[in-house]
Amino acid sequence: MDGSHSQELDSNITIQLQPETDQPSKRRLVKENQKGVVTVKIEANDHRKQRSEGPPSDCWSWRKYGQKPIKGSPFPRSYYRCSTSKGCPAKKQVERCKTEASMLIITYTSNHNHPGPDLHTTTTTNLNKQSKQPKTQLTQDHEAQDDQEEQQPFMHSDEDANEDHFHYSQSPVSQPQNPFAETIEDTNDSPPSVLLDEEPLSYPLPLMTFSTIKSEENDFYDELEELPISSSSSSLTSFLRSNFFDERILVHPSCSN
DNA sequence: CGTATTTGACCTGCGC
DNA sequence: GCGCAGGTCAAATACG
Repeated sequence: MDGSHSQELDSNITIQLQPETDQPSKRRLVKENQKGVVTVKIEANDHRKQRSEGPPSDCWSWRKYGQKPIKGSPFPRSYYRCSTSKGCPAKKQVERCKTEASMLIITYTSNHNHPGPDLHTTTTTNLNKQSKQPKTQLTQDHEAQDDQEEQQPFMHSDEDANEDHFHYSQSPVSQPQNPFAETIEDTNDSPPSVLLDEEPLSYPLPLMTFSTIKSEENDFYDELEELPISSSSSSLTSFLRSNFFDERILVHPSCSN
């Protein structure tokens, strides 16, 4: 890892944070300074890969409000809005890497203007359970981040890790605000106090060990073909909660298309 | 009945 | 100024 922070969680999911500086000039994206790009590689054990890209949701609830085919990519991009709070400006775009079909690129925009759902509880609980996870593994090569700015905040996954088996280390995303945004904005080495303030574990994200690997059938990945987000979000959510991170999450240095 | 998802249309911004 | 692409909103449909 050099350049970035790649983290391997369990098996096949790679999460990569990107500062998004790469974006040439994407129309509106540019207007939003607060943007965090996370690349999630889902290499499921089998072909079932991700059926839905929405998997890695953070602890927030997202409502899909649009989907559009992207010019250079065979896969459409889905647009999600935070449904946890009505006025929450937080948004997220999920798309598949055109070069790596198994890679999901999640772009977070804006921060949440409300506290997380039950992350604390969940996280805490989970952490306690698996306290063994040194979430600290964040140890990646931070040098790179210096360059890029951020690396830490990542998605943690899951909106509800509280489920029975979701044990993973929390991630910055859980913060009340957009992890990415914070990072990107602050940039740097200094961990946003906010994060720590709210979730001391936010840092460990790299280690999101979803030990709960329980399932083998991630249906959710079944449909990844061209339609990333599949249809059933409700069901999806459930899946996410329980199996999404069954695989391994690694942070890749780059894959942004 | 309520909520979420899906799909199409419209608007905005950028590039040429 | 025109065209293209991306992003958002709104209406309809499906599911819980």
